[in-house]
Amino acid sequence: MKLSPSEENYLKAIYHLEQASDTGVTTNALAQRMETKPSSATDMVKRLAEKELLHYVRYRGVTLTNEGTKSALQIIRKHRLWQVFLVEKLHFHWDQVAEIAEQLEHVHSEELIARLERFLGEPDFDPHGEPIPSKDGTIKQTAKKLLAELKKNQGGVCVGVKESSPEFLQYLDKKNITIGTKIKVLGKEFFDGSMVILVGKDQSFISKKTAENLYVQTL
Amino acid sequence: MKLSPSEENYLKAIYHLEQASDTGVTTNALAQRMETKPSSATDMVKRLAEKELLHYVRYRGVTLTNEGTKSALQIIRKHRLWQVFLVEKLHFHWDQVAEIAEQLEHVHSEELIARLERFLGEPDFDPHGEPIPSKDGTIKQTAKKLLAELKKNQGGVCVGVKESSPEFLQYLDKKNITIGTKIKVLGKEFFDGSMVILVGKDQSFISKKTAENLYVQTL
DNA sequence: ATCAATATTTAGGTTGTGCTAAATAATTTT
DNA sequence: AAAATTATTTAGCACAACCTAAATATTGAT
Repeated sequence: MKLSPSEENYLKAIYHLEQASDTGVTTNALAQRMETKPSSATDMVKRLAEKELLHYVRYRGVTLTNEGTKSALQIIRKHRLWQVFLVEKLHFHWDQVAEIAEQLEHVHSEELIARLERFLGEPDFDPHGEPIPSKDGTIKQTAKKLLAELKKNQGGVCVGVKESSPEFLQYLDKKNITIGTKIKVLGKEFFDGSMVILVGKDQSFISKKTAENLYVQTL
Repeated sequence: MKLSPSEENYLKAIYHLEQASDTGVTTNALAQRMETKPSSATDMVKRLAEKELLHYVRYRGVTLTNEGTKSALQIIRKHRLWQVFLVEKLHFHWDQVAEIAEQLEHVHSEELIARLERFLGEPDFDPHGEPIPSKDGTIKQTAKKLLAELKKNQGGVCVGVKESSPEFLQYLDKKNITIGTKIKVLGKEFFDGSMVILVGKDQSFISKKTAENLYVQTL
C-alpha cells in the first residue's frame, strides 16, 4: 500500500509509542509526539483505521494491526539505512542525520532500498546503535546495557544512545565518545552515580545522567 | 526559498521548455508537460509569479526570473547528482533512475548535496550525458554531436541520448552501447541514413532514427 | 474585419492535512 | 456519586493542489 509521508510518520510514531509503553496509544500522546493538535491526530487515526493499519476505538486510543506494524517497520528500516549511508558514506556527524533521513525515508522504491542495503554491506545497526529491521520485519536485538549499569572495572563498546538530542550527541563528541568507542569504568561514585571512565587512553568524568543515556555492549 | 515538490517540478518543467523553444512558455505547453490540466497550470503559475520566480502575463505565458532560473538549476543539479549515485554506486541501469531521482531531488538539504557531490567525485555529467549544474548555476557544455552527423570512419564516445525512454535505453543496452562506449562509423547508407558501426570489437547495424537520438563526443 | 477554432482563465468543487472552538466522554477529586 | 478536571471528538474553517465546466481572450482563416 502506498502511503503519504504524513501517514508514514504517524505509523512510525505509533509504533515507537507502542514499544515504549506496551499499552495502546492515546490520541493525546500521539498528538504530542507528532507536534500537532489532538484533533488532527484523530483525523489521521480515522484514515489509518479505514486502511486497516490500526485498530481504533473512540476515546480509547489505537493499536497497530499486523499490517500496520509491518508498514511501520519498513519505514524505520528505510530511515536507519539512510542514516548509515549519511554517516558512513557522506561522513555526516551522527547528530546531523535524523532530519535528512526523515525526508529520505519517504522515497518510494523497494529496489532502491534493497540496493542501498547491499551497498552499505547489510548493516544490522544504525549510527545510533538502533537495530535495522530486515526486509521481512525481523529485528536483531543487541545485548546492550546502559553504561550506568556497569560496575567498577567492567568495560564495553558504545553501541548507541537513549536520548539522541543534538546537544547530547555533541557533548559525547566533545568527550570523544562515538559508536564503537571502548569504555571502561574506572570508578563509580555511590553518592551521585557519577563515574570516572577510560575512553581510549584518556580518563573522563561523566555524570549519572550521561551514564544513563549511553548504551554499551559489554565485553 | 523553500518550495514544495510540486512547485519545484513546475519550475523544472518551465526551465526545460524555455531551453527547448527559446520563447516564453505557454500554459498549454506547461500543462501538457506536467500531465495536468491548463487550469491547474494557471493556478501554479500565479503562485510562482507571486513568489517572483517567474514573470506571468495573462494569456501570454511565462518566463523565469533570474531567481526562478537559479532555483530550477539547483533542482536539476540535485536530480542529476542523484542519478549519478544510483547508477555509479547502486548499479542501477540508466533507464531505471529517472523516477527515483525525481523523488530524491526534493529532499531539502544543501549540506547533503554538497557531500553527495564530493562523494561522487564531483562529476560534470549524469548517466545520460546531461551536464550537472554547479552550486552557483554554471553548466559545462559538451561538444557533443548526434551520431547521425558523423561521416564514414569518424568515431566518438557515447555521451548521452536525446530521447531517454526506457525502451530506447534498453535497446541500446542490447546493442552494448552505454555512456563511455567507443563507436566508429564503418559505413553509412545514403538511401535511408542507416549505419554500420563498430562497438568495441563488434560490428552493429543501426537505423537513422537510432543515430539521431544518440550523442557522441568526437575524438 | 469577422467568424471559427484554439488557448487561457475563472468559478466553483474535491481531497488531504492541518487548525480552533465547542461539545462530549472518561477520569480524578472531593 | 456528583463535580471538576482532563482527554477526546466533532464541527467548521483554511490552504495546496488538483479537477470540470463555463466564460473570455487570442489567433488563424476566410
